[in-house]
Amino acid sequence: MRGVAVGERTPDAVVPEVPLDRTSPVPLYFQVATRLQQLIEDGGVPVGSRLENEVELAERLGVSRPTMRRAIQYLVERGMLVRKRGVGTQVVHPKVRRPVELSSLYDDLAKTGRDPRTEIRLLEVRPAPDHVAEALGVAPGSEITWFERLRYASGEPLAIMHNAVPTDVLAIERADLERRGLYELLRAAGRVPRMANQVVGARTATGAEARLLGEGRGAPLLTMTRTAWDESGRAVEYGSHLYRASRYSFELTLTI
Amino acid sequence: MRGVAVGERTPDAVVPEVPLDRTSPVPLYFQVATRLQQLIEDGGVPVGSRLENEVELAERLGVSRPTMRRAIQYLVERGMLVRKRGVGTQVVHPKVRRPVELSSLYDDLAKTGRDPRTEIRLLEVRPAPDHVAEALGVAPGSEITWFERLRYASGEPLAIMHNAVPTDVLAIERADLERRGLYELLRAAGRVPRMANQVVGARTATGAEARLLGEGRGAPLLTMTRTAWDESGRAVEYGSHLYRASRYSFELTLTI
DNA sequence: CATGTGACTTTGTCCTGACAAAGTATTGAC
DNA sequence: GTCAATACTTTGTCAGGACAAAGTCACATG
Repeated sequence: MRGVAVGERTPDAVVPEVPLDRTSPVPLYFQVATRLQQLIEDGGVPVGSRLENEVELAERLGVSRPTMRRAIQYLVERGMLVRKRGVGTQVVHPKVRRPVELSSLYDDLAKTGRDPRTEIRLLEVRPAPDHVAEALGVAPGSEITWFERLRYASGEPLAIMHNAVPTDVLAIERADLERRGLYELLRAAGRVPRMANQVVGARTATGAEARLLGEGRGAPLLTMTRTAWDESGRAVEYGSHLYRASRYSFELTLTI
Repeated sequence: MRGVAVGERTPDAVVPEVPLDRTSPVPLYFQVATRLQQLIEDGGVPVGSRLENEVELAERLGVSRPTMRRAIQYLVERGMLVRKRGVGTQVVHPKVRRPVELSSLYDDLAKTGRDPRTEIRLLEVRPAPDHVAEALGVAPGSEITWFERLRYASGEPLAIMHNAVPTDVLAIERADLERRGLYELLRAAGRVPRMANQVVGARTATGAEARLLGEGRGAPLLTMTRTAWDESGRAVEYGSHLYRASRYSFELTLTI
């Protein structure tokens, strides 16, 4: 027979105590959140189960209620937990559903082991054309680096990419661009893209485009134009890209 | 000559006092955030300006520092403000860049005054095909409502839409679907979509599709398949849609 | 048996107070 | 003048307490 504490609903899952390091520079709420996330991903706290109430949880883990709330909130925002007033906190997903990654094609391909390769067909410093200047929010005629790349994956052509980067944001070197993706270069320079506006459409390929991509004339292409900003709100990149629809599609997870 | 208070950096923008209603059910932090957002959008607090420090701001608006912080944090998450420890809080965007709206095509068209109309070409209750069951995360053969719609905007055909909704999530009536968008129906039933996974691609139209959409054979089409979940993590909708690329593109704003 | 009323649980909001960490500006030594 | 040490400003983290609001459940009442 198992004793049941009076005056409290029994939770489905008990979170084991968490070793906290108060001397660490990592904030307490983050230590708690990370540990909780691990437990959920490893199945220690099963999907669908209800957690203890936050007051008790805070007490047992040895943190204040605001800190415990902040840790839980963090996982709620990432889609792992759901809370309801008067009810409790429940696990709804074993894994984090990321809102959308702001990553470059190169990173994505490299991560999935598809051996990205880049052919730089053009690279020049020039005044920004009007539509580019407008997209970047800079004065017309401002100096930008303009380049065109042909991106291969697994040895096959995949995309034609046109980009503009303001010269005062980053000086682009041909050699760097051949080895690494644009976003990696931006990140390395401390101009981390944080926000982006994308328009995704489709059209059929012209003869020249089809030839470059190894498709037939009139083949369907995915088009994507994007402006990206860093955390201080400064535009760091404008891109206008063409993808072979037969070999590429965009996947995105989004939350309200 | 203008006096400068000693012991504090002068801000670029002064937030006027905000009328607060402490009897309202609307939380204080939200009242403050909403008002601040208005001020930024209307230009009362210019883009690029630095706000007063949060301690002073809280004092002057008559709320506690945590409440003020929460209001500011809300706008930081929406991409309007940027904060740096030791520096301050700065306005970076005049308008809210919503992460991405989780709205239906119908809502979007109605909002922009493009007179959406829907022709229901099929509606039946049937067991879920395997790929649909998998996308929804339900048992194969579970009962769903399956329907095909042709969507018009401004009198022109725009999209062919196929959808599946589990019958225990919502009973779909033909009449409702003709007058209102699917997402509006879901919301009205309390099954608010909160998270979605979308895959966007492109292909050329078959003869039948081209005929329905008023395009030529081989015209480029945007394809989109989506699964949407409500806040409790339950799948509420699966959709597989075809858009005329000549008349439609996806725009999305995303943050890391 | 249905039903609504009230006790109770649980999360949401709000407050005060304190110290730490990161940046900026000033000052002083060389 | 240059550079390092120092003072100061500003946001970040953490604690503890109090009350409100929403949901659940048992129980009394019709």
